[in-house]
Formats: sequence, structure tokens, C-alpha cells
Amino acid sequence: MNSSIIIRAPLHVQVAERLRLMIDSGELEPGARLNEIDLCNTMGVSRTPLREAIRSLATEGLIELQPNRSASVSIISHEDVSEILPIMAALEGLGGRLAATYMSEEKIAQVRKVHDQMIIHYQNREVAEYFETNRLIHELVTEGSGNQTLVDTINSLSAKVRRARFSAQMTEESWAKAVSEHEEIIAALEAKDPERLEAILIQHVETKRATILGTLEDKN
Amino acid sequence: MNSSIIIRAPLHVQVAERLRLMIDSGELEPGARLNEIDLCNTMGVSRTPLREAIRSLATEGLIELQPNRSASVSIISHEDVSEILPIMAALEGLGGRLAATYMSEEKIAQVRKVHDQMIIHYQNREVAEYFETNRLIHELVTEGSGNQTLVDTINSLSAKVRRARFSAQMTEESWAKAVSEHEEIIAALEAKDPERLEAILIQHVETKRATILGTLEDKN
DNA sequence: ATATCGTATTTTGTATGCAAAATAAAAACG
DNA sequence: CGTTTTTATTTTGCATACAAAATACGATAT
Repeated sequence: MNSSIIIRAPLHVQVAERLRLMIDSGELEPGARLNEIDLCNTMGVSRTPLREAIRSLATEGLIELQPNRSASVSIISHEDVSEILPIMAALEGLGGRLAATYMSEEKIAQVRKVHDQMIIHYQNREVAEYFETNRLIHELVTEGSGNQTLVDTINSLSAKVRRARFSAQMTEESWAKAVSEHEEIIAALEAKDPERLEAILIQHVETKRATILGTLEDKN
Repeated sequence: MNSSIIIRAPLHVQVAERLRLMIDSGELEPGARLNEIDLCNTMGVSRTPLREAIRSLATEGLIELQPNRSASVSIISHEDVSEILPIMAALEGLGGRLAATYMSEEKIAQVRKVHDQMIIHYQNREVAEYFETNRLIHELVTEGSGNQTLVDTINSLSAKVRRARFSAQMTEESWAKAVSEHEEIIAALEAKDPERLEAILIQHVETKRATILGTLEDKN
């Protein structure tokens, strides 16, 4: 039989995906109001699937709902970031510990490849590419834990922080530190040292926290 | 002015709450199919808010969606439990560490009170009451971290495991162990010892894992 | 009797319609 | 003029209607 059956995802799923993308890319900025009819027109769907999608993103925390008024892209505060990062540290630490134990040689080699790419992007000061390869490495390591729930949980938290785009604060110095920590990450992974990888990943998130929160000298 | 304005939650929120309750109580068993029209009739609402609620619970993971067929209460497997518990261990550990540092004396006293109640329920072998006070203690400690995102994340994971009702497996022995660990938890909290509390809470979840998975001698 | 095909019924997916609330605009008042 | 009140418009909340898919049922053939 034909195994290439095209499975059409329900509209509300497609719409949710697209909204998530719009939020993630910044096309829909934090605080932006979601006018249902406008969005329906741009997406070419009716309000029903759109509203279902909005409800989903609301439970994900990407959108905020207030009765009888437009949904809005949720605004992430410094407090939110301060809450989320310690959680991510604990979870990435756990993921690393498991990954160092269970990850296959091939997967490790794959991480190494992406790592080397990232280093090149760093040397060439290609910010966007650096961030993307960076993100991918963390994803691969976490996936290496073999714990899908862990991957999902981290992704959900990561998505919220990512939107914040405090990243502008990244100095040459903090960037160098992050890269150096990544060298340690790959080393611990290749050495299959769970405790060390866990510790480094926790430290790495702490570095991220310091960077994002502008070394504390920001407001708040 | 009158500050006692009654804020009516939107129907889809009320419905979601009710569904969550039905799932949690077991009225809707894992695998049960959700017939939209039936549910609409029993709840006295139209399909629109019901479907919005279903989408929400689906993104929470309590319900599973398959295109063009009824939504069903998601079935939690032993694998799922094995994935979730290590995550909860890490997060409860983090929560405990923070709680031991930041929790106020009054809050600690409150936990102590609930703890003493729990012990009485244990001595009287009042299972339901024991579980409820137990749950409350963990919630209070986690809340003591002052990290709302952490509370929410743990609750979300906890809700999934709770539904599993593998709890039947609890022996007199494992129950005693859990209680003894709780004595240590309250001690570490009162002593404001972050490292110790973190360690105990992680150990405590490990005990739970062993209990739930029937000390490994189950299938799988 | 079992299996397969075709039809009828149920159930979900999506669009639309109407009422209520919120917002914007206009008019009345100071 | 600025402020409040009233009216009009927009926007959300919910219900319903219709189409498409899935399921259940029954007939036919083997």
C-alpha cells in the first residue's frame, strides 16, 4: 500500500504552531494583543480553530487570557527569568548526568560535530548561527538522557526565556566564558563523566543567568 | 464601591477544571473516550467551550488527541512514571534547598502542624487523609521556595503521576519508610539545612519510585 | 458462518450567527 | 476647554449549523 499518506494536522494544531512561531520570532511581541478576526484573516481560518489554538498556547504560558478582552502575548519579567533559570539548571544538570551515562558513541560524535561548528560560528562572530548551534547542542545532550518528558519540560521553559531577548546584554567576555564552558561540556560528555557534566551544565546555566540579568546591575 | 464583584470564570475554564477533577478522581479512567456531546449534556454547555477545555488539558498532557476521533484520557505507563519521578526528584530537591533558605518561621511551623496531623493519620491507618496531608506538606515546602514556576512545574508532573494509582502497591514497610523520611524532612527544614533537605527530598522521591514501581518486580 | 462491501448513523472539524461585554466615539455638561 | 455621560462600534463568549471523517450496521457473496 501507499505509505506516503498525507496526514493533515487539524487546523487548530497548525494555527498553534504558527502562532508559536510568530511569538518566538518576535513577529508578535510580548504584550501584543491578539485580535481574533485579524488573525483569522491573515491565516485564512475561522475563529473556532484559532480560539482553540489560543487556549493551548495559554496553558503553555506563552499567551495570557483575560475574560472578555483580547488575549495577549505574555510578558516575561526579570522575576520570571530568575524563577525559570534555576529550574533549567536543575533539569539540564539531570539531563547531562543521564546523558553521560546512556548516550551512544554515535550521538556523542554528533554533538562533537555540532560543537565544532558552533566554535567556528563563534570565531566568525556569527551570532544567530552561534545561538542556533548552541541551542541544538543542549537539545541533543538533553535528548541523550533518553527521557522525553525531561526534554519536553526543558523545552517548554526554554521557550519562555528565549522570547525575552535579554540576550542583547551578551558581552565579549560572557560569550567567551560560555564557549569555554561548552568545551568542558563536550569533554565531560566524551569522558562519560556524569557528575562532572551535571556540575558544568548547572554552572553553565548560572553563567547564562548572570548574562541575561545583566550581571545584576539592571533595574530590580 | 462594592469589592465583592463576582467574577465569572469563562466556561472553558470551568469546564477544564471540572474535567481535570473528573480525571484526577478517576471518574474518567485512563483510556476513557471523551464523547463531546455526552459531556456537553452532563455539563450543560455547548461544544465550543468544551472543546477549548479539551485542547487545554491536551497540552497539559492529561488528555490525548487524535485527529477525527474522540479525545481520550491519556494512559500513564510505567515508563512515563520512570521518566517523571527523576524529574520530580530534581525539582523537589531544588524546592527544598530554596525552602530551607527562604521559608519563614511561621510557614515552617505550619508545615510542622500538618506533619503532626499526617503522623496521626498514619498511626490510625487513615490512608486517604494520610495522602492528602502528605501532598499538602510537599506543596507547602515547594511553595516555601518562593518560586511559583517551580510550584507549577512540579504540580503539573505530580498530577500525571497521581492519576496512575499504582499506590495500591504501598506496603506497611514502604509506608513506614516514607513516614520516617518525612520526619527527616521536617527536621532538616526546622534546622534550615538546605543541603540536607535537598538530599532527603531526592531520596524520598526515590523511595516513592521504588514503591510505585513495585520494587521492580512488576512487568517491565 | 465468516468475510467483505456498501449504506446509515454517529462523531468530530470548521464556519457562522447572535448576545453580552468592552472599547471607541460622540454628545452633553461643567 | 476638560470631564463626564451617552451612544455606536468593535470584539469576545457561546451556541448552533453544516460538511467530512469515522464508526456501526446490515446485506450480500463466498
